[in-house]
Amino acid sequence: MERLTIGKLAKRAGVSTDTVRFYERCGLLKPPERTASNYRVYPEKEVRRLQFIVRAKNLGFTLNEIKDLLTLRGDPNATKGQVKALAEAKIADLKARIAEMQRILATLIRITETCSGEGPTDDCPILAAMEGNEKHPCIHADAEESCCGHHSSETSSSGG
Amino acid sequence: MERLTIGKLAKRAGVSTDTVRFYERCGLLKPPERTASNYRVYPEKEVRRLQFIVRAKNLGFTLNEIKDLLTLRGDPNATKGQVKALAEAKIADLKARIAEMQRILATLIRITETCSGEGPTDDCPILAAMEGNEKHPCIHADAEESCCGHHSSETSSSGG
DNA sequence: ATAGACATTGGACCATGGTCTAATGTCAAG
DNA sequence: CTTGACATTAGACCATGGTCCAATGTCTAT
Repeated sequence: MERLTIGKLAKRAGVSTDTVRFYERCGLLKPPERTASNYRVYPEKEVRRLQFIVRAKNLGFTLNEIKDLLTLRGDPNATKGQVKALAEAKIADLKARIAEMQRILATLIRITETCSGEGPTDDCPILAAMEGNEKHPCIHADAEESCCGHHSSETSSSGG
Repeated sequence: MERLTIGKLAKRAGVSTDTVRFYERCGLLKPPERTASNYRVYPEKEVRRLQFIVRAKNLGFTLNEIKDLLTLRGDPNATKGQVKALAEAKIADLKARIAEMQRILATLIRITETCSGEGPTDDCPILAAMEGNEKHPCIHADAEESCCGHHSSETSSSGG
């Protein structure tokens, strides 16, 4: 089995050596064997593990969540149901965050559209909206609770 | 003109006194006058400024962006065009982030749907996708550049 | 042997937006 | 005068995901 230095491993997965060491500190990569001169040596298969981490990250998982995925990945008693549950939780999380951002975006667009963009700021409707002179309360802090009713209802998980 | 202690000011805007001091350190709130005993005293109008900050934050602006907004708000020579430009930049920012999250969500849903959720993880398609055994390359790092072509490239829907 | 590329460590630092603590001082009520 | 609620400060700490640095050691090629 071919063995890799940290630099080779990092390059294969498209990350920096600092990141590899960081992932090791975080417990995402197990401390590898060392040469007599204390260099880390990785088996070829660690490339796949590191790629797994990179791709899970690209799918929106946090490093902590990836740690859980890696556990399931390495556990022969783990079930697809457990993996799917994590994926579905992340899907719900993404949906909720998208919905929230869409709500914010819609409010901001609505406010911005009312601004002519010409003249001094003393009667700027955008600034006025932020100061609380606005008709629609979506801008206020409690908007997450109940406001205008135009954010999709079913996504209620406030994951994190 | 009524004058407020930091506690009263904070309460009016629904933030903590720590947050008020933090905003002062960040330059969002100007250092206020002090009493003989070194207590901060705020004029009533600072409530509006603090509310402005809170509401701009609720609209997705960062503290640095809010600093710019506050500058325009206080500058008699500033124009609505400048304010609108900041708002439109934030709108573009939100749209881009939403589109990116939607792309990730779509990929994750597609992958997750292929998983039966039953049995051991050794042939789990979700894990396989993260390890790179996937047909669709959207999961990979360079997916932002060009991939599959199934994310609405520039006109990201803001309706949900 | 020596240069240059690679490796090691611990720790500082970046941005974001705060939160919390400790030690101390002040103010109003009883 | 004491108690309790409020205020002050500097600085540590939280989570997230790294990045950079210095001082030092090792490996490889010439």
